[in-house]
Amino acid sequence: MNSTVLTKNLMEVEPSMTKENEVKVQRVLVVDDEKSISELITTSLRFVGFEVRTAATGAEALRVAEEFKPHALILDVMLPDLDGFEVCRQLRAAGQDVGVLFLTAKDTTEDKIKGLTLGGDDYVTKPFSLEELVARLRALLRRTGVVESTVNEEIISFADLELNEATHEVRRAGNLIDLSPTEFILLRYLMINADRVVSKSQILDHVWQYDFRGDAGIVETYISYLRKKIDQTEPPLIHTVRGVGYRLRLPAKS
Amino acid sequence: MNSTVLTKNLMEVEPSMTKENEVKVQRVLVVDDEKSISELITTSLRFVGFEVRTAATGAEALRVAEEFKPHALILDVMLPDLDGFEVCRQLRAAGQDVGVLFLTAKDTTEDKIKGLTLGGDDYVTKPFSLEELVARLRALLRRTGVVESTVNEEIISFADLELNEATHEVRRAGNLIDLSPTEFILLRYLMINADRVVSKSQILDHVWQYDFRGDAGIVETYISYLRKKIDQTEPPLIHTVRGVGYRLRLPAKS
DNA sequence: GCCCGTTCTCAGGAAGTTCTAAAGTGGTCC
DNA sequence: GGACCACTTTAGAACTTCCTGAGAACGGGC
Repeated sequence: MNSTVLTKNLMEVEPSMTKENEVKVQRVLVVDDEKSISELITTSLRFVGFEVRTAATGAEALRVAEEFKPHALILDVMLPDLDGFEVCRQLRAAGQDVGVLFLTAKDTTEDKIKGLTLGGDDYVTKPFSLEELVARLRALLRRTGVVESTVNEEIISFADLELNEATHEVRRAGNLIDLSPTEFILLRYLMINADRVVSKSQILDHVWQYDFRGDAGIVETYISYLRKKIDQTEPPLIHTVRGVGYRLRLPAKS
Repeated sequence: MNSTVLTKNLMEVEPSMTKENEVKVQRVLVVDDEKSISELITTSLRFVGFEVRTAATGAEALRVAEEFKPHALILDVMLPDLDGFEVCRQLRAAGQDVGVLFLTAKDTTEDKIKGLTLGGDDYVTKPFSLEELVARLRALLRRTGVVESTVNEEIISFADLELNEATHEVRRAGNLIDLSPTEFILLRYLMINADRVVSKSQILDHVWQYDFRGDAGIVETYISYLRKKIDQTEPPLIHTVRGVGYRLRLPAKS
């Protein structure tokens, strides 16, 4: 995986309703010993408006958490010293009221992972896509209610398009539209970035899992799928910006 | 009951009307010497809106109870010092009007428990599922009438489905349906989360006992059982959201 | 101890999804 | 106007996810 390229692309984008309605900045502590992963996450989260610190070990995580007082942790289960669960336990024992999003390898059978969706915590398996990670993180913060802000809505809408995270329903002009998981994440990404151009590589970096090894042609294919499903109704909302990327927008108001 | 799409809170989880209509927060004291168990219960109960304290011994329980004045106790029968029944007796003697939900190993002699659970108390055997525990706790609070609130309904309904917690009866379009215990808990979980997508791992975490070691495939099997029993009648209510989970919903409302 | 309902595993097949590759379309620039 | 290039669309192979039936394992009640 090429984290330099990824990072560069990440920097260029994401609307991140940061400036306008930043009532409270949400603090997130990212704990992972793989540097490329923690950098990937960090850049991405910073960009969408979180305040981020990192730690590479369990001990460091505890130290940083105490002083940083994060609203949420993104915590790899496999750490060189303590494991993620232990870190979590000690934090809670220390009275830190914090939501935790665990990162875990796909084939981990850890029974401890079961039971995680109980306390409002959640987990994401590696490899993940950034959109997935951020969506889960937001859902977690919404749930644990640490910060309520206008940013965290369950329904995203643009023009007569509506995307509901809780029910996974998508509607165009009121009509239900059935999307596959990837189509759903792609559409959400476009909607979050409504009105700005996003390049194919940005889309690839956010919507696809970070270990995807194919080329950006796949994005074209999925854009085509999406258009067939949501852009049959006039006016079309997905627009190609030749040589640059794609943009969700209403017909040119002149 | 469509409190769903509009409640922009709490994704993926128990409705647990905490913030808005918190008339009274119900206080629960959890007494168990196994730390993992008491943590499991604590996070879970806090999450659905209870105020929770813990104690690891009978003596500590008595001390905390006096000051905390809980509405209910969740009390392990096996404690290092006094046993659960003794704790209960002393509390009552001290005039504390409190409902008790005993936790007990499966093989504990039943008669002993039965004799002691007369006053509206109840017991749950270890291992339990969290849905089971919470449901019993709510029923107990309802019965002992310590807190009256709109939260504790005895009948949950969705569309022409009706589930009665008190009688354990389930009806679809008025027809009585016979469900096994697991099917019942699963259906209740789906109904509580009506209209939102719940993932298989969430279902597993909530509906199955905490020591279940199999994989999420079992959920598919039970969904299949449920469909056979309740979804023969048109229209189907249980819907699969491929790659995400399941959702209870009425046919496409536009 | 035997029966029965219940729980759980597993495996085959159906259905849906992802991705590649290649042919088709249309814009742009000389 | 023709060549090139970026994008669009389609087809289908490989894969994943889900559904369901069969049966083993378990446990409580008689």
